[in-house]
Order: sequence, then structure tokens, then C-alpha cells
Amino acid sequence: MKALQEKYRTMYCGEPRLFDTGRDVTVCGWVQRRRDLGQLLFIDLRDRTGIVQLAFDDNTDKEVFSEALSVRSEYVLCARGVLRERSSKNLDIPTGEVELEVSEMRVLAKSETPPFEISESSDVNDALRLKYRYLDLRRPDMQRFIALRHRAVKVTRDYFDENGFFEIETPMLTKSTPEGARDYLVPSRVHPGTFYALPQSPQQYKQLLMLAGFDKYMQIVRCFRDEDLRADRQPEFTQIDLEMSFADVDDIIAVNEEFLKRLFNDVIGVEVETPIRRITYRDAMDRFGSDKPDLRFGLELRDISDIVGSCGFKVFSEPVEQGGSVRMIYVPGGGDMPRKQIDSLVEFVKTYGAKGLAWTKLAGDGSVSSSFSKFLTEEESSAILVRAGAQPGGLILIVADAKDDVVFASLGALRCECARRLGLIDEGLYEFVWITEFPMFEFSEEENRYVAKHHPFTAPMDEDAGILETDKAGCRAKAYDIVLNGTEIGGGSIRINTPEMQERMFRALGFTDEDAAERFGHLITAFKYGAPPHGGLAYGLDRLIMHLAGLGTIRDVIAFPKVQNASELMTGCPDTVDEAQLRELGIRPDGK
RNA sequence: GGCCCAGUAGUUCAGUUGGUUAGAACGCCAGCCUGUCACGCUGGAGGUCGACGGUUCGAGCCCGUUCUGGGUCGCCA
Repeated sequence: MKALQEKYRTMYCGEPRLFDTGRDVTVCGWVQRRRDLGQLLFIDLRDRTGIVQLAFDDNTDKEVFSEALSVRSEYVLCARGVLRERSSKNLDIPTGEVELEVSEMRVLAKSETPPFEISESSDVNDALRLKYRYLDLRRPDMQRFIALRHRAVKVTRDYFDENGFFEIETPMLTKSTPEGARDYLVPSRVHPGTFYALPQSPQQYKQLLMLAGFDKYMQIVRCFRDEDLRADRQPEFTQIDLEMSFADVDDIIAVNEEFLKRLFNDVIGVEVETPIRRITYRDAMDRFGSDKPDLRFGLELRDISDIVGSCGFKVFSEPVEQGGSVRMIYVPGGGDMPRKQIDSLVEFVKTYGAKGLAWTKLAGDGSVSSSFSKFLTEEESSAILVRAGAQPGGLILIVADAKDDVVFASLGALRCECARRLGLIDEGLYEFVWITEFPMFEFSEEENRYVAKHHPFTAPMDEDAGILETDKAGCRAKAYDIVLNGTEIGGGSIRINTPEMQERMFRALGFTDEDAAERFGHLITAFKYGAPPHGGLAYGLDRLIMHLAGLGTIRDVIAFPKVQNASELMTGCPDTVDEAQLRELGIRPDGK
């Protein structure tokens, strides 16, 4: 082996170009591939910037050549030599016009044959990827996603800094306030039998920072929720958390529209049109059956309760009589769907609690078939067709239920499903929308009481402040979500800033004064000392990055994600601990 | 907690109606090869068909249980 070069690296693998020809450079990286032609040998060397070809000739330098012969996939190399123009070029890669004629090479580390190929296209079982996440992360696409995440975070910090926001850290060990998601608990050694909670969000701290006079706050902060996972939900996730003083809804929205414009432009070159459209929660439910509507396609819901509310078909009329509704979506181009597919749509809506799905198919040849028209009068049937604006080739899908929630949930999901199946979604679109005027409360069947839909510090809309106690179902909040392509990417509210309103809110939620004092006493006290009007917003950073990267799951934009059962396959956590550790924490080991 | 999907070589997959010795590609190992770049050619190794139990003369295939991973409903102030 030849003497070490003075520096590990003078150039990244992805950097060399034709005009670098003649330069004496050193590159470091992993062996992507070795091509052995007998007396000639090529190695593709990879680092985070790309790939460069190393060339070895048995007739030029036998020592280096034999060293290169021993090299295998994923060996870590340091190679020095002169860049030269290739005699046959590879225009598929940026460095493909040059190659490094290696004069010195060092194997910095050997590697076993990896359990899967490190390449962009490799389609490997998720469990295997996650067990060897450090190898998975070597793949160029994963490197791009993580780098994109870095750029997005950088743009975020720059933007909010330029707009007067201070980045302030808040505690990770906090007080559990069991309202909402389950907390991750951390036992205290010093106070046996007591627990910290990991924050579900820095909500209370950031409000206290406003009270403390910091005026504008932001933090890129890890949050924890002990709930079941989804493609876009991890038990620990990152928020871009914001709070502003002396701000109302329009002020918060204005700052954030500029942020989104900047973020999407700087990171992926997408122009976000502002102002972003706003839809009230009520309208969003009525039109899309969802408070996070995907606006890349139509298929809006229509209420037909007035047409069928007193018809002879009990499946339709009874839900209306019981306070529910009958609604439909009309799917142009769905009329040619085979019966089997429609049956699968029926099954689909059942997962959302719908008892069934009524349909009418208008085939391209003008013939009509329907699962329910024989139960309706001519007038009722044709009124439905007219309201749908039905044309030959169309499909009408109807859900009736005594609970509007079920109708909305099933039709809301169905319109997305139909759009997917019929290819109505333009993947290149970024359709943002603010959902505003969220309800203050929602009824919890489980607890048999109204609970805060957002959180108990949310201010009611000015015009609804009077009905906080008297009309919980109708009371609206100064709460808003920002939605992108059917995903909630952020949400926030204007907060209550007087002790009087905060106490009214706690009482409206059914807390006794003692309850409120026990759980939120620090906040109640603080608000007696001059809280500015304030409000804020928190983005799910992982979801934002997911959209920026054009992915359908947040796991690919998180370096070390957890799997569906909330464990981590690489380290194997969560895991048991020594009894001694438990004893010290005042926790009895299992079964004792 | 419920429902759906997947699990066969290191990887990605195929595997007929239940029937002899379970295949392919890539990867791996060895040999050959002076311009490859998904190099090529020749040969070779490599399998508890996720696990357990059952049906059967006979199970990768059928049945049950279970494990692992994914999606989803509930849940996510």
C-alpha cells in the first residue's frame, strides 16, 4: 500500500467535470460497483453527491490494480489520482465525461455483502430496510429526501428569523394534562411515583412566552403522542411551532401564506398562489365531507335529503326523519364501472360506518341501472338525476345515515377513492386551502360530554362568544387548519387571553374549578398578569417534507422512523430494563 | 381493539387441480476477458417455502392458530 495522502478528500465524488481534467484529486466513498475486464478494472465510487468512476490498468500499476481487485461492494475507499477525459463517455451521469486514473488507493473499511442492493431503484421489504436503516439511508433517493428536509428546515428558520421570530426551546419533561392524545410518561427518580410527560406540543409554554413578552416565537420541536401509527403519523414527530402576539386570524394567515410561498419556491421551485383560498369548516363538510379536503378534483357532495326525505324507501327516509341526511356524489366517467368494482365501493364505505351504498349507473349507451330506483317514484328519481347533472357515462353514489358524521366520513373518503380509481388526480398540483371557523366543541360518545375540538385555550369567534355555554354544537372557534392535497399539514388558533374567558371555557368543558386549578392552575394564574392577545399555528414538519418530496408516507423523510407497532427495528426499542433500574424509579417489575 | 393485504434462495418474484429432486432474474463465489459503465462469457454455491398444529397415502399449495411487515377504521385536546 502506498503512503497516505495528506488529506482524506479534496473533491466529492459527484463533482468532477470535463474542465477538471488534469487535476490531481483525492476522493472518498463507498464502492457502488466494480467492473472487472481482465487487465482493466473500473470502480464506481459513491458519496452523498454522486458517483465517479475510478479506472485501474494492470499494465500501468500492478500494485494498485491488485488492491483494486480485492475490493467489493460497499467497501470504503480513499483514492487519489489524476482526472482524465474518458475515451468512452457515459452521459447518463454528471461526472461521466471524466474518470480518476488511480495512482494511490486505500481501503479504509471493508464491508460484508449488504443484505440488499444500495440503489435508487431497489424495492425491498420495509422491515429489512428498517433493520439496516443505515444502509437504506445510503440509497440516493433517501439521501435526497434527507437533504431536502435539511433545506426546508433551513428556509423555515431563515424565514421566521427575517420576520422577527425568536427560536426558543421549551421543556421535553413536562406536566401530563390528560386531555386529548395519550402521553408518553417518564418516571421521576427523585419523586418516586410521579411522572413527567413528553410534550404532545409546546402549547402552554409558547403561550406563556407570549405572556412573557417575546412577541413572536418559533421552534422546530419534537412532539410525542402515544397513539396508533399511520402512513402519515409517527409517535414522535416534528412540528414547526409558531406563536404571535397582538395578532388575529388574518395576521397569522398572512405570515404563513408568505412562509409557504417561500418554502415551496425555495425548496422545490413551486409557486404557491396567494391568497390561499379559505373554506369554512361547515362548507368543507357539506361540499367535501371532510375538514381536510383534497381540492385537486371535484366530485363534490350534494344533499338530496329534501328529495327523498319523505319517500317510500325507508333506507332513505328514516335517516332523514332521525336527524341525519341523504347525500350523493356524482362521478362523471364512472358509469362504465363494472358491477364488481361498484360492489367493492359498497364494501369501502362500510369501513366508515355506512350501512350501504346506493347507486345509479348511466351507461354510455343511455341505459340506466340503479340499486334503488324501483323504490322511488319517477319524479323522485328524475329529481336526483337533475340535481346530479347526470349525463350518460356517469355514476351516482348515495349514502344515507341518521348520523351526518357517517355520511360525511364515507362520502368524503369515497370521493377520494373514486378520484384515485378513475385517475382524476393531477399529481403535479399543490392545492392549498385554509379551513376556518372550526367548531369549538365536539361531542365525545366515549365520555358522553362535549370536549374541545382543538384545545381548551382556543378563543371562540367574537360573534359566538355569547353562546359558549348555551349552544355548544353551534359555537365556532377562531381555529384554522392549513390543508394541502387532502392532508392536514398544520393547524392553529387564536387563544383565549383573559382569565374570565378561560374560566368560562373550562366550565363549559365541564371541569370543576378544582379540576381546572389542578391541571391548568399555572396558566390561570399567569393570565391574571396581562396576557396579550395572541395566537399561532403548528405545522407537521414531516408531512410538509413528505409533500415537498412527493411521497405518500412520512417514514421516508425521517432518518430513523418507527414501525406500525411503534417499535424501532434497528435498535429493538422499546425494550425491558433491569429490575434495579425499575426499583430506583419506584416502579414494581411486571407481575409483582 | 376491529378489518384488509403480504411473507418461497442474500434480494425481487414465479410456482398449474395437493403428486418425482421447489424455479427465474439480480446478487454472491471461482475462472476467462484492455474501455466497461445494469460490462460480457463459462461454471458453482445458496431453501426449516415465517412458525406451530391439523386434514391427507402425500402439503409451498387446503384448514386452524400464531409471528412479522404494510394499509386502514377506531384513536390522534
